[in-house]
Amino acid sequence: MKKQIIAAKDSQPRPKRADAQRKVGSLLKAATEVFAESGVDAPVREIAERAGVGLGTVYRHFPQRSDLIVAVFQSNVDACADTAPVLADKHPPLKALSLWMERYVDFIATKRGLCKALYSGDAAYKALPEYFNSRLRPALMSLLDGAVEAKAVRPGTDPNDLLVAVANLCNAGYGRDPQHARRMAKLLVDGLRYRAED
Amino acid sequence: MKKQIIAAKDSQPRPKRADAQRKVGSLLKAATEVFAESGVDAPVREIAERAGVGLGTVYRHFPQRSDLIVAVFQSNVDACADTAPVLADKHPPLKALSLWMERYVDFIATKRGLCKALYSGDAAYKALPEYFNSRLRPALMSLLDGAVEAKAVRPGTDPNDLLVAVANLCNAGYGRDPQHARRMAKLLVDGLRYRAED
DNA sequence: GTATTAGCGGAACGATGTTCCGCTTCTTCA
DNA sequence: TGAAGAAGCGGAACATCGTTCCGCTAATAC
Repeated sequence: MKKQIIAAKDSQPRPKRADAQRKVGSLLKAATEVFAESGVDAPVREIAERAGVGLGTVYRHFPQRSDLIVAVFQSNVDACADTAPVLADKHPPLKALSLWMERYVDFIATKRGLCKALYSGDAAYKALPEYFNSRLRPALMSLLDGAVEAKAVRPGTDPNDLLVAVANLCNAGYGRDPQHARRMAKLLVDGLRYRAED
Repeated sequence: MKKQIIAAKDSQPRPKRADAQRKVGSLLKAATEVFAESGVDAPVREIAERAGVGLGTVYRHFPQRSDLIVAVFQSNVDACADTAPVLADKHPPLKALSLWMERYVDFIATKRGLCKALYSGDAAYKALPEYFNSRLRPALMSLLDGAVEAKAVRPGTDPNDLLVAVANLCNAGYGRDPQHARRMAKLLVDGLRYRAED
């Protein structure tokens, strides 16, 4: 017991129970879907129901509504960023870059309602843009580097420029053709191929 | 009666009852104060209470919460714009311009929470920026023209530039020194005096 | 002065975020 | 394996909003 007390000082709080981890998983999944369909203003109850979980469970894991939003955003950013190395392994550099851009477009498409929250000035969301950059920038950077090295794409492109540009493309045309952003993103990548050999 | 029917076709619905006009007045005043203190998310009940008015009365005059917000914004813009000719009458051109900028800074200061609403994409607020420009631009323009004519200020300044610049100054430093924006605005006006004679 | 009705106040409704607590079920340890 | 012990669960209950409704009040017209 003394051991426990001493150990407790710097040990993690304790691993979560297995079922709890599962519930958090379904919550994030359900919330991602609901936010994509109805925006971030969707009621917590709807998310709980879709996840097959009680309201109390939601608030146990995410004490505030905004905590859930933040967690969903981060987990989606992670999922998108983690795709990069996988694609890089399975495809030649240019193809990998192109496929990842599609993946990124899809990610942005599910985040429509979020800009509102981001611009709300709410302190809960202060860290999100930074997180977005810290994860997605390196992911895209590595794909760009690979493609440049393979002489498939011109050098000197700032990954942030691309990320921002595509995000703007997605948000510009509102209720329009959902394929529009995909085509425009592809056009950007094609643009990168110009003067690839210089 | 025939007369009435014919007249009804193009006559106004009918003048509002005197007490109703009074209530609308106190509602706008109360809402202006509450919005300035607590932001546009303040509950309708709080505004009704401060105005000494029932909830039903609020909704009779402003069927939706957003209607009240729009009305407050417009009436405040009007009040600010209407100050310009008054100041121009009572003071020399440069002094009038300077005083009006102070007035404008105070107006912006009470509108903190509103940017959130403006950027929310809610259709109810679509017309507000246009209204802002249509009233404030000419007001400032006339003051600028007066000062230019008196050789107190350099010519060629776009009133919109000034309006936007000051608005940004006010919103930049958040919980900071409330006098900061005033000082910066004064600095801008002083800047206008440079090369006034050219 | 009386009739008409615009306008008033606030109770009531429905939706939503959040809290609370008795019950369930996972984990641990003998 | 089985029985504490506690982490975790579910959903009723509460508080707060926006909004609706309706019986009553009082301003207006004649």
